[in-house]
Amino acid sequence: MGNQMTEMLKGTLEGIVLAILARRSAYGYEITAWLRDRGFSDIAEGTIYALLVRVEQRGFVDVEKVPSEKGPPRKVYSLNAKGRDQLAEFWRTWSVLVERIEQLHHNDNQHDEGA
Amino acid sequence: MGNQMTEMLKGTLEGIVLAILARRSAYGYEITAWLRDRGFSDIAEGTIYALLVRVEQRGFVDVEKVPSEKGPPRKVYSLNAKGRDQLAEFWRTWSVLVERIEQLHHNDNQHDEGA
DNA sequence: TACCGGTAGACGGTATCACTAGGTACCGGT
DNA sequence: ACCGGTACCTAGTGATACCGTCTACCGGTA
Repeated sequence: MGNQMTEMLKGTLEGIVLAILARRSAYGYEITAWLRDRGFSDIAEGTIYALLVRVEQRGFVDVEKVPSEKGPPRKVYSLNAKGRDQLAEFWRTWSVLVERIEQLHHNDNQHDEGA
Repeated sequence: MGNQMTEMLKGTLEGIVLAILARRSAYGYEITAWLRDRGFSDIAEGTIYALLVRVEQRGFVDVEKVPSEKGPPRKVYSLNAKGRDQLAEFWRTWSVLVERIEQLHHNDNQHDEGA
């Protein structure tokens, strides 16, 4: 699979995960499964854990340890106020970027074959 | 200023520049000016030169040195066949990402965020 | 003359981020 | 006793954009 997608995920993956946590609290393994399910099949498991550590250290999420019937206890992450702020900021930046790039796309394929 | 945008540009800036070169050949300084004009004011000048070196080494562009009345000679970049291929690939990856993220956004919008 | 600002390109070092490739630990079924 | 699924964690790597700075040329101004 393209490392093109890999590079594009930089800066957006964090927002994606925050958006997931905005819907409901979740733990790492659950998030990776959810992403795989939703078509983000190329995202490595370790990446999510590293990302969760980052967002925790930045104070965007609250953490609760919940015992699991299978395996080690789950670390359940919940988006807090600061995280919701960050998510809003993410959507704002994302919108700006999409708008600008779509404009480029329109100007571009006026005389081009759309693959 | 958002380093959020900075991180998001990773992986997309190359496509943006290729899209610009798809419209017409250009040199580095011209591209930075064009970007500033189009709202990408947060992109550092040096970044574009480094990016142009990369895409040249990957064979996506052809280069021609053209003397300038002011300052050193311009390096005029033109998108070639391989570059057009890469650009098409970029648009494909971009579309997939936008689709997936927009879906997330729709599922997410419990709290309204005016654009 | 001497200096400044605009044009044009280049470089070195830094930070962030996602990936690879493992490892630890717990549990139930064969 | 072993294997596979669940669940988490880490170290090292590569790509990318950033910052500050430098070279070089030109015309206008003090």
